[in-house]
Amino acid sequence: MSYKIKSRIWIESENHVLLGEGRVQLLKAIETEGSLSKAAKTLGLSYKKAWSLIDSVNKSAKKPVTINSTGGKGGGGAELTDYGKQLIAVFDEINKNCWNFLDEQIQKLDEL
Amino acid sequence: MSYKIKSRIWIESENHVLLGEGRVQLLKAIETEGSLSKAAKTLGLSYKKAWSLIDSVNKSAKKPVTINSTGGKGGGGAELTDYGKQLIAVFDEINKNCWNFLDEQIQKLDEL
DNA sequence: TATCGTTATATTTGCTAATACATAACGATA
DNA sequence: TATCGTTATGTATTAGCAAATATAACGATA
Repeated sequence: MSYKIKSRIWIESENHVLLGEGRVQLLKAIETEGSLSKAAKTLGLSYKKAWSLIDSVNKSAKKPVTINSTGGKGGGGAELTDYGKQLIAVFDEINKNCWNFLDEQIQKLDEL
Repeated sequence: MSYKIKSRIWIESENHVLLGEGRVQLLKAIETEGSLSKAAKTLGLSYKKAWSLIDSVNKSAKKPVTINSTGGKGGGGAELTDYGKQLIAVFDEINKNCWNFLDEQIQKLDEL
């Protein structure tokens, strides 16, 4: 029975959220599913919610994070750009480092 | 025009939030104001909201964080325990360290 | 040109959380 | 025992967000 330290990090651009845990999760699902609607379904969130998140990401980022195509065979789909994949990788790395850092700090709480 | 990394940390006890930024702010206001109602007023939040936050803190913590007294001269009031003050100090220190840590990580974003 | 599953978007509905409001209890002091 | 400003608690209202629903546009393919 001891205290735990939790944390959340996110990336902002122009005072708007660019990437957080939820958006990263959604982007990863797009990468594996190949479409926004399927990604939304696997994560259990509405298509509209998923779309607005991705729209926000692409509008905030310096370069496009996904390429969304409409029509054509299969009806269209969505895929990550190389830039998007790099962003996710950096986010994951920083997040992991942050957790490790906080794990080292927790002893200060146990001493109380 | 560059990305920024933001973070939030909080302390949990038994899977419930014990301390976060908002609660720390409220506790600090209680320390300076001497009462929960005045603290709520200065922070612009309803008394009920403030009360439920403090109630939650005291129920989650290993030891009492505030002493609330009712009646008497002045009608009563609230003050921090020594334990509460220590808790706040540790939270602030860890939070500051976390920010410094993330500042060092941000270069990874600038390289994209 | 008809079909298909997708992206894109507007509108409405419903639910949860925050707020506002009201009131009781408290106890030192005069 | 009347007063006061506080803590403590319940109830009702409001508001903001999430979900559901509906529909248009798209373009390769058959």
